[in-house]
Amino acid sequence: MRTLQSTQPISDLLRAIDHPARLQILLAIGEDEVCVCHLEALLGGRQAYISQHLMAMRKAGVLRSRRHGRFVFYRLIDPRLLRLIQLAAEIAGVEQDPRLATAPLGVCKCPACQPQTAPSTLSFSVTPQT
Amino acid sequence: MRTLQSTQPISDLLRAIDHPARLQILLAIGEDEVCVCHLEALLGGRQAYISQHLMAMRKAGVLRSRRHGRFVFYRLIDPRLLRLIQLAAEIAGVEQDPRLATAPLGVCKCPACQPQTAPSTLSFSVTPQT
DNA sequence: ACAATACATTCAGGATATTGAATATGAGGA
DNA sequence: TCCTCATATTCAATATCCTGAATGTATTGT
Repeated sequence: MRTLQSTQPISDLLRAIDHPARLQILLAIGEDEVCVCHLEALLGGRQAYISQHLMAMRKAGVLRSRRHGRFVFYRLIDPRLLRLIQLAAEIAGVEQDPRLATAPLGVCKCPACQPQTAPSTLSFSVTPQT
Repeated sequence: MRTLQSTQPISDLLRAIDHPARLQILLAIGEDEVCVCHLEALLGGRQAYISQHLMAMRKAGVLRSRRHGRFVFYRLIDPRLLRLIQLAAEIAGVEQDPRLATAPLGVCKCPACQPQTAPSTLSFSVTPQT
């Protein structure tokens, strides 16, 4: 099959996220930076299962992770992915707002979830990068 | 894994199109209605191979087909798919214009490709549907 | 140092997807 | 009707992905 243009990178990107669990994870992360315990509490999956999907998306260049003490926080490398998922949802006829899936604070015990540590937004006080 | 919202239809849509050959096909079709011989001539794959991908995307509700004589023409059910692919290309760092992949006329012998039958646009004269 | 917590990794099986080969179908022309 | 062209479908082998189980690693608290 002749290659008219490189659809391979597009395919790689879509394949990295086209799993239902991965879409859930991406929507749960949203524009924020959330820890794995959040995703566990929110999605209810086993830890290793979520971690495997996180690892796959990290390797694919979709997510990046940052360690803060015992917790590891994930965020989207390119938040336009949310627009892509939203558009795919519209085309697929899913009318729900993807942001319904974002994690509320307080579902786990990480510093970002403690109300006194997280005033109003997710700009919780993190120690400066070492 | 708890299901916060139905990511399954989104996953189904993405999986139907996330193959490199299928992306090529979708980009080659574009906003037009093209016959299989076009895709064969343009992509250079074996006929059965292309037909299999067409069939898969038809079953997934991505493409619809229309027979005209000996030729079968395909078009996208939802042209927003092109926007989705374009967005995915941008996120993946592919800068090419997807429309570069659209089929020029004259690559095959279908009525849509004959200049005298196809004046300027793709609105070639088709016999009214029976 | 030891235990506990939070997360990562490896491995293996089963499930699913890809793709070539062969063949079938449907339409038009001689 | 028979042949050819254009496309569809089935089948099987291979490859890839998914997912659970088990275990490993990094960090904090005592």
